[in-house]
Amino acid sequence: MPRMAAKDRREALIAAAIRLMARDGVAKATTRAIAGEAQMPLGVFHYCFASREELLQEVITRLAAESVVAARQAFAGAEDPASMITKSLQVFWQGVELHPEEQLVGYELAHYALRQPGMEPLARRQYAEYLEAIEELLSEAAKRLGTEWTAPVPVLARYVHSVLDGLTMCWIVDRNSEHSREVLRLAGEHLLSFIAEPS
Amino acid sequence: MPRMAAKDRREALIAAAIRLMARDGVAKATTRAIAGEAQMPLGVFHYCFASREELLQEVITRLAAESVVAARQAFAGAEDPASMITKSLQVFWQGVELHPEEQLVGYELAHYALRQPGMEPLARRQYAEYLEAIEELLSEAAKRLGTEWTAPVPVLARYVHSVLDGLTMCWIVDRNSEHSREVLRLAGEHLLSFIAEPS
DNA sequence: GTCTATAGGAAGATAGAC
DNA sequence: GTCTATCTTCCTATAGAC
Repeated sequence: MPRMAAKDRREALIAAAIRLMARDGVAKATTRAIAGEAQMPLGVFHYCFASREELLQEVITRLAAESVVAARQAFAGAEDPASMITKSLQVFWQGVELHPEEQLVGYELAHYALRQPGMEPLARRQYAEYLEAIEELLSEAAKRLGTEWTAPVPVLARYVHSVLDGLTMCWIVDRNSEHSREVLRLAGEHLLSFIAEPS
Repeated sequence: MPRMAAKDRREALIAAAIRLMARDGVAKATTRAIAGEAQMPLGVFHYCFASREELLQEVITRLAAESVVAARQAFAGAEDPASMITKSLQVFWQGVELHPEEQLVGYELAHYALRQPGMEPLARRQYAEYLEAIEELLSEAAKRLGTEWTAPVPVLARYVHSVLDGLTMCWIVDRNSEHSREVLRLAGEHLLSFIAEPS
């Protein structure tokens, strides 16, 4: 008599893995540790997942999707179209300062995927999704403002993503919120300067 | 009769470790693999280093120092003070596209240090050195131009560092050189806009 | 499906002959 | 100092009883 359906076990293991990786890092998330975190016997792991790598792939996909959803929500929440950009950046940054471990896990998983033969496509997709989400948000913003961007949207999206990604990592290391927020403000204003006057 | 002084062994092992990590990643750089790469018996490792961690600490310090030196050289090489910034960014980027593995190792080591209890200070120092180097370069640039920055130098340095760091990681994943160079150009121009008119 | 027990290997580090 | 052989621990994955 199963206490839990196999499908639910999978979910529980994924959740446990994410929790564990956020706390101790991807390297420490062994099959044993994950099963332990989910309070299941080790043997369970391998009839829910074919291998540790399969679980990690699932985690990468989940986390990337979550991040994209969070970004869209932050964006949709803004009323005043003029401050849409600024507000989204602030909401994103609040998330970073509140849950830096999750961001760190994202980096670790990307590197893991890049180093694992055959898993590079997953890392590529992870980044492609982020970039695409930002592109959509930028296009949406221009549309709502009834204007256009004066630089190619894919380039602007890459710019935004790079600043946020680099700034996040920098803050995770030195926790300098004051300077980080200044950079965020500065980059936000720069981005706004690429909005053409409404025709 | 030693074929090599212990001090030289240390250097050889460090070099082998860096080579190996660039090729296969930090996780694959086990004591066995490093000794093998240096064509030494495993036993050698532990009378050159007290532990694997001690070697990694040494590697982190070396790589950070190298990066800073490279940045200064790129900067010093420019003649025309007006294009100093732009040129430095380009030189940096050439390095990234030529040796992306080294950059990736830098990220991996930073994350390793952050996750290893007691090693966070090393990661902090690594980032602090980068930031400080950029601050010095910015100050030097303003001095040569006979002008000032219209924003705090530490903030500008963090901005530059973040863009470069984030953009590098993004390029390592998707190898989109065209868009990356556009972002670099765009960020460079933005940076130049913070130069006050010479008094 | 479920869990215990274990296979089989690789990791960091050390003991001890030379 | 030098190197071989080995200790101990921890890993992923599986075999096999229930």
